[in-house]
Amino acid sequence: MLVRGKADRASRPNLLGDLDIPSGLSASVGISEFTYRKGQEVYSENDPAEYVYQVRKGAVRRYKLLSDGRRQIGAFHLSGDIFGLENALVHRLSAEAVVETSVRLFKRQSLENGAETDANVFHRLLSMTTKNLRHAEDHMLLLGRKSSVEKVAAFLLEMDGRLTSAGLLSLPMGRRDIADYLGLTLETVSRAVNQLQREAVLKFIGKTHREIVILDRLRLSSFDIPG
Amino acid sequence: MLVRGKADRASRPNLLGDLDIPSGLSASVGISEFTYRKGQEVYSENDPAEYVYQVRKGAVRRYKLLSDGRRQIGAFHLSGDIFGLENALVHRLSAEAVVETSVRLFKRQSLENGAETDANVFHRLLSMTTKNLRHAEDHMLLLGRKSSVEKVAAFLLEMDGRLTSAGLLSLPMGRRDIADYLGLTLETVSRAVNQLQREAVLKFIGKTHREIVILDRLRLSSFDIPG
DNA sequence: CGACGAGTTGACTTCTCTCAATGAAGGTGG
DNA sequence: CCACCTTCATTGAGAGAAGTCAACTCGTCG
Repeated sequence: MLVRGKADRASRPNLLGDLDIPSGLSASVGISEFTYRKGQEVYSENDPAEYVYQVRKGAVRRYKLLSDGRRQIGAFHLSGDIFGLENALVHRLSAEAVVETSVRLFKRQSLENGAETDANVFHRLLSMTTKNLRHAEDHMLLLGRKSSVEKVAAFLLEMDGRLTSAGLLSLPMGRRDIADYLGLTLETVSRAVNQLQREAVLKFIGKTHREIVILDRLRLSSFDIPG
Repeated sequence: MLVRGKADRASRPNLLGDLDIPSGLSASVGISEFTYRKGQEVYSENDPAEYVYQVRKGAVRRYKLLSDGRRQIGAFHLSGDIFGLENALVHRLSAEAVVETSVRLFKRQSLENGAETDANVFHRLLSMTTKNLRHAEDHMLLLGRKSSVEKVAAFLLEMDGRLTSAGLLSLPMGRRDIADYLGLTLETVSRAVNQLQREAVLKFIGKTHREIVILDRLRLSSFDIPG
């Protein structure tokens, strides 16, 4: 299962509040760092939820599997994002590095202790959980009711909003991951992306077709039907 | 989550904790009751989230709409369930009564005040939000990766676990609602349910085909592929 | 009684999946 | 640097699951 860096050396509470990263969460104590190779497992569903993670660099996919191997990715976590916070004893989804990824990690326990005594800490726990819930609610609408092109358009716009590197979308994940996030097959994702490219809504930059420039954001938004 | 026995009986704020209903939440102050007629709106997406609700009798659907009318129901709320808790200023989904439904309602504000001072109240807010998140995570897997029969089987088992009236499933919602919950059409739901009936997995009792007895729970579970 | 809403069923369409072939990119080891 | 291998993306052809459209039945309720 999981190998890990050096982890925790908790000494006092002082949790959550000394990071410069938006919605940052940290402990000035009890932190350690770790780097996962591409494809490496961070934790598996039902593993004890011992740590909470913050992505420093790279990307993580969190997913559930059916017993016959079908996979649903519930979320991608990019630089700055926190994941693995379950408010429970075990993880409900598995997590893997999409590319080489380094994370900060710290003990869940120290967070919970902090929450008991510090309303501020508790407020952040609630706020992060609520953010995940909101994302899940939006994603249910996408999964249940959108067409393949609408799904892909929504995905590109979501990533465009999160991977802000000045006009260039540089996707860390491949077609398979996108498909499992959107409830499609990789072929259908490929066809949808290439359809958008043929229609001059976007264009590819690199040769891997993971670097994308959005040419017509308005038209792309028109595929991402508003609620 | 948290088991609740009789829980604390905090003397003052006395929020959350004097109900005998599982996952009960109440305020001894600021409570009132209301009854909605079948189909009546409780609140709409983006309405200010002024109240939190607990179903006393009946059923509520919470959903999102696309601009062209496609609907995704995110959850049904049955007797005892709490809904409308957003940890935000506005509701992210709309809510309507599925059948005639009475609810307890109380001001969100009083909850938030309680949370600031009472760690116990805060803990329950977090716990309820986490419960909703877990449901949404499971539902994403269903929406994105399950076949129509698997979806219907999972739905029946979910309802069977929640509407415990001794062997008889008495569904408050119609085929259209079920379809919009499962990301299907009502015809596909009808075909799946009737397929299960033909295969002697379940049988209909009333004439409306909303009362169902599960004859072969094991076989029904086999359609609801495990994670 | 009659209108309406809900559920079922059939025929047909369509969207997405499946299977398969091909090509490009990147890594490895000689 | 090159040959080879693996992985990833694209594309086409055909199959299949679910959607659409429509007809019909059966309760319910005014």
